[in-house]
Amino acid sequence: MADLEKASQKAREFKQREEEVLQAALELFLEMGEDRVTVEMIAEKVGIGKGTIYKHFETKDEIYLLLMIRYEEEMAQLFQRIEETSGNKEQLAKEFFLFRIKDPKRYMLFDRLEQKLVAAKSVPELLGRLHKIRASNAEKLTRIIQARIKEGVLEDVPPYFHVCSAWALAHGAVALMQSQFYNTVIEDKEGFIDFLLQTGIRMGNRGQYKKK
Amino acid sequence: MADLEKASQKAREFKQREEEVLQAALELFLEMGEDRVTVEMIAEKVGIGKGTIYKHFETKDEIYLLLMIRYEEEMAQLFQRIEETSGNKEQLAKEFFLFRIKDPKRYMLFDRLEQKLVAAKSVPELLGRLHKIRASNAEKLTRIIQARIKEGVLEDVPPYFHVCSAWALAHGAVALMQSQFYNTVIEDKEGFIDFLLQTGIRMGNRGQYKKK
Amino acid sequence: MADLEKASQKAREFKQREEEVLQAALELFLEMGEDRVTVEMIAEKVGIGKGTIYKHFETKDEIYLLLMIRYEEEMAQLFQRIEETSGNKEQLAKEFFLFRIKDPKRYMLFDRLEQKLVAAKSVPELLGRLHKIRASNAEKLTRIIQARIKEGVLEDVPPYFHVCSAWALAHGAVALMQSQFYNTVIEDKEGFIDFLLQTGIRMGNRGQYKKK
Amino acid sequence: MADLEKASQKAREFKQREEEVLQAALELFLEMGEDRVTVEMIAEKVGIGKGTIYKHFETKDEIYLLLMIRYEEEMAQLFQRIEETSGNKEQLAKEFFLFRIKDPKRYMLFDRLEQKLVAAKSVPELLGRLHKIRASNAEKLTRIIQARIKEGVLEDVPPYFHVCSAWALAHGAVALMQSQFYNTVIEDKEGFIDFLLQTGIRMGNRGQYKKK
DNA sequence: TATGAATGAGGCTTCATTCAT
DNA sequence: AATGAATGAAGCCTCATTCAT
Repeated sequence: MADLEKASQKAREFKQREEEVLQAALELFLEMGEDRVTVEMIAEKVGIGKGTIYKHFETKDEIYLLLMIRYEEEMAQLFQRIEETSGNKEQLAKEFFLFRIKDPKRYMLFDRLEQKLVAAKSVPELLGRLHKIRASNAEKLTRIIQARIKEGVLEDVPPYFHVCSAWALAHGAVALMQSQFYNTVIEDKEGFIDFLLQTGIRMGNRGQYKKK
Repeated sequence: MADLEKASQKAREFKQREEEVLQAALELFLEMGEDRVTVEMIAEKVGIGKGTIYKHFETKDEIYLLLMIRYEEEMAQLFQRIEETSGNKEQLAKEFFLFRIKDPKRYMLFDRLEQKLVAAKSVPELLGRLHKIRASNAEKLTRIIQARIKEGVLEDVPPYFHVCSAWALAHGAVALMQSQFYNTVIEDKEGFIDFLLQTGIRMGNRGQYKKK
Repeated sequence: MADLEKASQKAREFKQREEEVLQAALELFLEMGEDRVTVEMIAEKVGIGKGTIYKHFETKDEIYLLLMIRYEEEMAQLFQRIEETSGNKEQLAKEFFLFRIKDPKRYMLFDRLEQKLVAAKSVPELLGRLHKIRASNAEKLTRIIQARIKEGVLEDVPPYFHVCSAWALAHGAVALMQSQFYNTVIEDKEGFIDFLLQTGIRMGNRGQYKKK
Repeated sequence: MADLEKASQKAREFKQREEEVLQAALELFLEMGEDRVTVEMIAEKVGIGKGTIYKHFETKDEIYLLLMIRYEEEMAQLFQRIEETSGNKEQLAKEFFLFRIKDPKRYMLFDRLEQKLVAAKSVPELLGRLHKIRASNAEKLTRIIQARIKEGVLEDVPPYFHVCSAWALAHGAVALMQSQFYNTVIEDKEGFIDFLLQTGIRMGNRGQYKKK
């Protein structure tokens, strides 16, 4: 029936608009810094009214969080893929690093936003959802790593030791790449990234660590 | 002469008040997140009027930057000490890590603030001063590391490869320690820190890296 | 279509509100002196919120300037009318004086504001626009006066000599009429204005001036 | 006695300081516009403490007024001199014009200030004093002019007609000379001032005015 | 559903004036 | 008398959110 079709098309368009808003918001945040972006600017970029944004999202913070959740979900897909292809440890670490490093500004934006939202205790439900995805990701990682420990590739410490240290290095690498210092001083960027990658990949290999 | 004494005492008290303001501001920033702290709140915490703050600092951003500069200067002192005692590489890396890890919230606050201030192009003179200190710190580090490369302890890559990777790991470690994930999941924190420390210390040792 | 109508009505109402704001602002400025009028007071007088004012005008200075531009445009219309009716010199001078004298407070307000805004280098674009209108007005005047010089009615000096001296006398007349002295001392105001008008009208007639 | 001497020297120094403050204030007002000059800046320029200013003057407005009164007193001296030397009408008008034109910025500053202070009803006693001097000046002028009317040089209208129209032209001349228009457009400034002067001098001569 | 005008709490900053020393 | 640190009222402006159409 035509009415139903119309309705579903409208629904699709509505969903589509949501996508556009998120995309536009992200671009603006990256370009100008989230503090300088107003809801009005986002609306204008999408070409809709400010009020319409509030039909899709309850608050501006919700926009922040939905973007962050998407990022975390992309990462989930990455791990999914790796787990399914039973990727080895080298590949895992490498992919993880590359994912993080790929779009440093975006990662840092979300990192900043999380600090802000946690401090403000804003939108706790969505924050919870974000953390759940993250926990699930961590679990996946843990499983992969446990397998490698059993194989004797990795040092036999609690798996999250490996997870966390890799996370830390990747996180730091991102921040570094955004720093003025890095962009001014480092000439051989490709060489450095290779160095860092190897460091990250080898980090935690067996025989490198002695328990106190 | 009594007048001179009085005058210098007043000057000392004035300087002291500046200290109090910075301290109070730092505490509030850490506690509530810088965005939720108003100049008025800082004044109230110190027990002075709002206007008085502006006798000491031109803008709120200046308060931010002075705190950041202090942090960087503390780090400069650390390197100074190490360089003078011709500390070996192990000690250097360890101290560096410990310094960063010591007060993660503070470090992250400053990191966030820097992103914000750079984006806003606010107080450029003070930002310049901050970066100068940082550059000087990096130079000190580089010198120490060059010595270790000559001794054959460290992999023979450009010294800033070592500096940067250590910086990244430490930076990431700090962020990790502030994350909800870390605080929820990691049980054996001491053990983990030890693990991370060793990772960091060993990172870049000779024989671990193969140039492509 | 009904929607379009509605939209244009809204637009009209919005424009209307702008008018109200400017009118209210002008009245308050005249009544209390611009320095004692806050944006909040203007809003209150119109019966709207403070923030709404800022939907119409970027800054308080912009309100000042828009009022000033209106005044200048009224004067432009006056000259236009005179030029079109090929008014003689007497009429020109007379109308010019009367226009200035009509609302002395308003003229003086704008004069004061201009000094302030020029000193502060505020809203330069609008100031530029104001000056452009003024220049165009001066040109019109010059053209009229050149015609009178050719006819031999006016002394043959650069036309702007006439323009400027008339401007000066009118400007001074306005200030005078606002002065306490004038309002206390002068009894026969009508008589005086007539005297001044004749002075102004005759000023610059041929045969009155001898070049050094 | 030494004590008395010291005391009187102190008193003299105190008076001297007052002078310096007024001078410094005037310079700053002219240079930067009165709104941008703070009491602190004045104190600094004189090389004394801010509090000291308030030993000399009750409020900032008092400083304004004292400067204005001085100006008016200078004008009183001018008229005194002219009256004593039984100066003719030409000289009177000329001197009056030249006095006004001599330092246009200063005159306009005071004009602006008076508008402000009257609107704010600030320091009414001093304002009264200012107006008293001004009235006395006007009287002197009137006397001179009455004599000229009797001599048949000037049109026989109420003397203040002459006073006021001269005042108005001079006032306007000052404003003109400060205007952007004047400074941009007028090339032959000397010629114009001569023209204006002759206009002013001849203004009100007998035979130029016809009563309605 | 879409709109965008309206809102007003809230932040930063200024500066004349006071007052304890 | 001289000082200058301290004050706090007051002003401008921003922007997330609401709501009537």
